Amino acid sequence: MKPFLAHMNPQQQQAILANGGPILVVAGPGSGKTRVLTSRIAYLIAELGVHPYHIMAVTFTNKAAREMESRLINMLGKLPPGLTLGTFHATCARLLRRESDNLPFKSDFVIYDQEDQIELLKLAIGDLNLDPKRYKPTWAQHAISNAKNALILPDNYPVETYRDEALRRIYQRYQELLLINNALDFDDLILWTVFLLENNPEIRQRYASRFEHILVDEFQDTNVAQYLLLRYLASHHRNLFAVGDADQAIYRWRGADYRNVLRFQEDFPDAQIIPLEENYRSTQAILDVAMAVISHSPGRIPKNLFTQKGQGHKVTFFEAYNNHREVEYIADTILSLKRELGLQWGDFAVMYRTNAQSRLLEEAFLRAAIPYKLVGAQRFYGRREVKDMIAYLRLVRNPDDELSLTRVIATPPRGIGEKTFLALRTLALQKDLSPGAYLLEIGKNPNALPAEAFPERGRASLLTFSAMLHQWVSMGSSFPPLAIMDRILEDIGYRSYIDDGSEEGQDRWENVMELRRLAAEFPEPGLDAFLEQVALVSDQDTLEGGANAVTLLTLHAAKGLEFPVVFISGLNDGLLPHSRSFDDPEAMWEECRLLYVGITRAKERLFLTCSQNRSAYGYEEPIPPSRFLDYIPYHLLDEVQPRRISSRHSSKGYNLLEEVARKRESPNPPAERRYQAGMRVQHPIWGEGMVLNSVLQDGDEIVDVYFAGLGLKRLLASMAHLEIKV
DNA sequence: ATGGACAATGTTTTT
DNA sequence: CATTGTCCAT
Repeated sequence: MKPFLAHMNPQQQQAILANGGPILVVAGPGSGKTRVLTSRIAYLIAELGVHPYHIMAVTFTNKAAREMESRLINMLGKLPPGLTLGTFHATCARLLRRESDNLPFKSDFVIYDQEDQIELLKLAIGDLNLDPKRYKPTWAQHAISNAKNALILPDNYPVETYRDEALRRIYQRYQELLLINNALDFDDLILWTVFLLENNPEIRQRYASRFEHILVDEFQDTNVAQYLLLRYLASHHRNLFAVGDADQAIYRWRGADYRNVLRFQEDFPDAQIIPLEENYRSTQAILDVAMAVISHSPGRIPKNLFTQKGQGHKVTFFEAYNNHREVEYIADTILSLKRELGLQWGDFAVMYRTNAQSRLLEEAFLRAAIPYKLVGAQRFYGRREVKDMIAYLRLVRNPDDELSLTRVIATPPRGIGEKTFLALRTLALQKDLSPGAYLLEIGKNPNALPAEAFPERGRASLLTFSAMLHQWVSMGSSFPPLAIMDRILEDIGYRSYIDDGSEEGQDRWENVMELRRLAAEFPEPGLDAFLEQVALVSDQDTLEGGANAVTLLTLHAAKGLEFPVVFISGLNDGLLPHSRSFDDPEAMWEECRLLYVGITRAKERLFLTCSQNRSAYGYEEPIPPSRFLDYIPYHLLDEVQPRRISSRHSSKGYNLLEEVARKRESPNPPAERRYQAGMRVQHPIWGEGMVLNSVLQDGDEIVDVYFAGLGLKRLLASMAHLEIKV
């Protein structure tokens, strides 16, 4: 047997060996999709003799890309030279730099992250004399990002209200500012690539014929722009191999559109669909709970997940009096499980909906002396001191970057305030220069600064700064990033600026040193590679496994990971589902999928916890249990403390516990159908529908209901809270 | 130009 | 409650 087929089940083999053409691999959680993806690449290269140059594999995270890299090295002995393997954004950035002759920006553009975007938007809003309180930069950022993900430019931004028009102008001005700064934001990387391919048939043809095989990971997370990008790239050979799972689509709010899975099937009617249904991760008990939760999600393709790991331990449910008791329970349980089962700290993970929930857990863990690591809460690259240093390096690389310039000038304060800077800016614009370019000019030749234009103090500050800037820039292309960084650190006395002796100050300096270590990994002269890396790498990628500590992380951050023991905390209405999604059914189902993702991270043991009261913002308030708990049949759970009957359910005249109690008394309730074809029924979420069919099974009734606009749903009568309409 | 006092606000965040 | 941003006085 070929090495890349060893230990593969028939479905996996089918996917790996599939002939060309469009292929959609529907990969359930824990079904070995990364193995399939990498094995297929190995197969294409080693068996079919496809040159790696003709293969492109795209992922969403650097971590996923690196994971594939190392597996390929394992299988093939080395990374195939010429292979295109990377994130959407990194791949597009590379392509855009190569093709910048056909684009309105220079090949050495900088990449703005979300924080930079907000800063730039503040400028744009200011330029238009709009009230930043009415037009919040964060709002605008969201709207513009959505527009870009849907390939909408300012010119065709839909305007229905005055507000839309204002937003459209902000968007327009924002794009202008980006070009002036020779910068692209994250969304631009995809957007411009799509436009490049769309508008230049000959470039499109070049890439489309180059990439004989295109493989995509986490296909359900693609947005419209990314989907079109793939379609263009695959337009010649049509060998698009997409792996995804709509049940794990949790990034809708970021523009991801799992309906791309449907579009794919429309655009490629001959697409082969290969399901991967064997789960290698979780016990049956965990899988049962996962299936119970996700089966309520409307419009999904039913999957038949199974595992050979055996039944395993029942999923534990604990309802605490309040969230303090809840975290104590989690800490206590971790301690006793570790002792009883001989587990490592690293075997445990605690998940929650919002980062704010981690604080109480941290406190409880500190008290219990449990070592923990927090994923992603305060981003390394988002740290002020790190962003400061990156601004310096970016400025050296691209002096036109005014955003970085203003940041650099203000940190540390060097006597150049708003007034002085504005005067400088005006002078620069008169000379048709960016302020940064003008400062460089002055650095070379101090006489370029008109003596009469500034008061003595401001003038002196400007001269000092421009001289430093000039020095740094002249180092730019001939020294490695580390040398430039050290020089800057020394010139500006950065350590004494941020390290005030406090613990926080020391932390900050530590972070600067960490960045310095990263810079040291780029020994070549030129900042380009380092800055690109820094711009397109996130902290999720820096999450090192192995560290012997309990992992605390949001449900979002948990995707793609697995742990022997998982706690999902805060299963309360308002947290999960989050209150912000109450009025939007789509968002609501995304919350449900989020829970599903969390559940399916667990290998051996799963604990679901909630609390009856929650203190937040200073006050303790009652908080209802998550409505998703109703989706889990009682017999699948092991309750540590009997759950109190919540008024929410009984008020509806229907109660899960009563139902369960009734079932317990008579394991086989009267075999009688309540629903019949033709009946109209009311569902709490989907509204009114018509019963098409109903059958009895295991003492429960399985009802097929057609809902207008949603289609046919298969429901469990005991779970669905259906009301018969007369 | 800079720091201190007050008000506003409160999801998730692959790149 | 705790963090973040804005305004104002020095």
